[in-house]
Amino acid sequence: MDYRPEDILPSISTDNIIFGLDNRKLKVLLIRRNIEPFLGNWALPGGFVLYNEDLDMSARRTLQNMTGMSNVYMEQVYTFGAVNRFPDRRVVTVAYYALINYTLDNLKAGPDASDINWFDILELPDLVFDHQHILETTLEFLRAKVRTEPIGFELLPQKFTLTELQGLYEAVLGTVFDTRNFRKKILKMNLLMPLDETQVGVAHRAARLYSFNKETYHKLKDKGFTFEL
Amino acid sequence: MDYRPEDILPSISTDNIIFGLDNRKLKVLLIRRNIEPFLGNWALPGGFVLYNEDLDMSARRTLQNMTGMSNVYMEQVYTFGAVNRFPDRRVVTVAYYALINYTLDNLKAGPDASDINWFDILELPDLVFDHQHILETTLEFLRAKVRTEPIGFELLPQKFTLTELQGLYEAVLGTVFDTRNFRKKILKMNLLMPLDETQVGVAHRAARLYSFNKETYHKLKDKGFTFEL
DNA sequence: GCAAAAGTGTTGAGCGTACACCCATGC
DNA sequence: GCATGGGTGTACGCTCAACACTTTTGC
Repeated sequence: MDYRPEDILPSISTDNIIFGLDNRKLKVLLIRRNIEPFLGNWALPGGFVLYNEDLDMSARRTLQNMTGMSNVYMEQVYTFGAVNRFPDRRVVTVAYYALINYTLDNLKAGPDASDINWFDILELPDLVFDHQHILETTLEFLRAKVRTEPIGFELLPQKFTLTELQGLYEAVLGTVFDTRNFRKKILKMNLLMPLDETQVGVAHRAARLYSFNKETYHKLKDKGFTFEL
Repeated sequence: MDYRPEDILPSISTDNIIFGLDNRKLKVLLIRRNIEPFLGNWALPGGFVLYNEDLDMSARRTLQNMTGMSNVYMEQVYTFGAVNRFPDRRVVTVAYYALINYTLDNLKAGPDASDINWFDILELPDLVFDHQHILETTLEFLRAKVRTEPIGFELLPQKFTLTELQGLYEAVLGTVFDTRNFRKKILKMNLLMPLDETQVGVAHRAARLYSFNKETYHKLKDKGFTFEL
C-alpha cells in the first residue's frame, strides 16, 4: 500500500511492538527492511502517520497490514523524539504494543520489508535506529501492566489451561511461580470460568479448560476490585 | 522568546502539567492565552518542538520560561494525536508533568499568554482544546506513580514534617490516611532522615523535620526494595 | 507400568488495619 | 488554661510463601 506524500505527516510515525506467546516463550514480530537506510536490517514494524488518522489508527493500520488482525489489544507506551534518533531528518515516533494470539498464518512483510518473523525476546537480533531501546522500554511497561491488569489473556486462545496461564506469566515476567499458590490466587479472583472441557490429544492427564470473563472483571472493577498478581 | 518558523517542527508540541502543593491542596499551573484561537481562555502551558531539541528539552524549556526553574522532576505521560484535537491543522502533543515546589515568585506568562495562575485541581476553569482530557489522564498517571515511586517528595521543600508528607499524599490521592499507620509505614522504609530540627513559629508543639534520602532509596531499590504506599 | 503433567491443603510469619489518648507549644 | 496539632502501641485478621504427594492419561 502506497500513500501520496501530501497525505503523510512527515515527522511523526508509529512503531508497533507486537507480542505473541509461542510455547511458553514471549516473542515479538520484526520485519527486515528492504529500503534504505539500513536495508536488510531487522526493525520494529511501523510507518508514518497520515493526516486523516489518529495515532491509534495509524498503529492499528500497520498491525492489520501485517497480520490481517483488527480486533486486537493495543496500547500506547511512550513517544521517542531524540533529535538524532532517525538519520538525516527529524522523526518522532509513538510506540504502541499489541498482544495477539501467536500465529504463523497470514503474516505479510508489507511494502517496506522483505521478510517478517517472530523473535524470542531473549534472542533478539540487532535492530535499527533506537528500536532496541524502544523494545526494552516497552517490555518494562508490559511487565508492570500485566501484573495489575488482566491483559495477559490476550496472548492466549479463548480456552486455556491454568498451566498455560502460569506459563504465560512466567514468560512475560521472567520468573517462576509456585503452582499451588498461583492457582489459589487466580481462582480466588473469580475471573475464570471453568469449562466442561478438557485438553485433547495430550500424552498425560488432560487439563481442564478455562476462559477469562471480561464482563465479570469489569463488574468487580467497578466495585473496587483490582487485579494484582 | 520568538523562534524562526524554519526552526520549528510544525506538527509536534509539548504540553506541561505542572503540579504544586499549596497548603494540602494540589494545584496546577495554567496560562491564559493571548493569541487566537481561544484568545483569553485558560490552557496548559506548552509550545512547539524545535528541530534541534529533544522532546524532553522542549518541555523543560517551557517550564524554565515560566518558572525560571531548571532542575525539576519531569516525566512524559502520554501523546495525544486525535485528528481534530487542534483546530484547522494537525498537531500532535506530547504531555509532560512536572512536580515543583509551590511558589508564586518569578512566574512569567510567556509570549503567548497574558496571565499565569495556580488552580486547585478540584476547581479548574474550562480549558481549551483537549486540555481537560490531558489533565485528567495525567492526574490518573500521577496517582498511580506516586504510590509506587517516592516522587511525592518533589512537591515538598527539602525539610518537611511527617504531617506535611501525609497531607501531600492525601491531596494527590484524594484519600485520608490513618496517622499512626502512615508514620509506621513510611518510617519503616528507612528513606527519611530525621533531622535535629523542628518547625519554628507554629502555635502548637513543633514537629520534627525530615528529609528524603535519594541515595538510600537507590541503594535499596537495587537490592529489590519497592516503594509502595 | 511408566512417563508426564494435573491437581490439591496446611502452617507460620509478616503485614495491614482499626483504634484513643497524652504531649508540647504559643498565645 | 486552652487550643492546636504532634506523637505514640497493640491486637486481630488476612495474605503470602513455603512445601510434597496422589491422580489421571497415553503410550
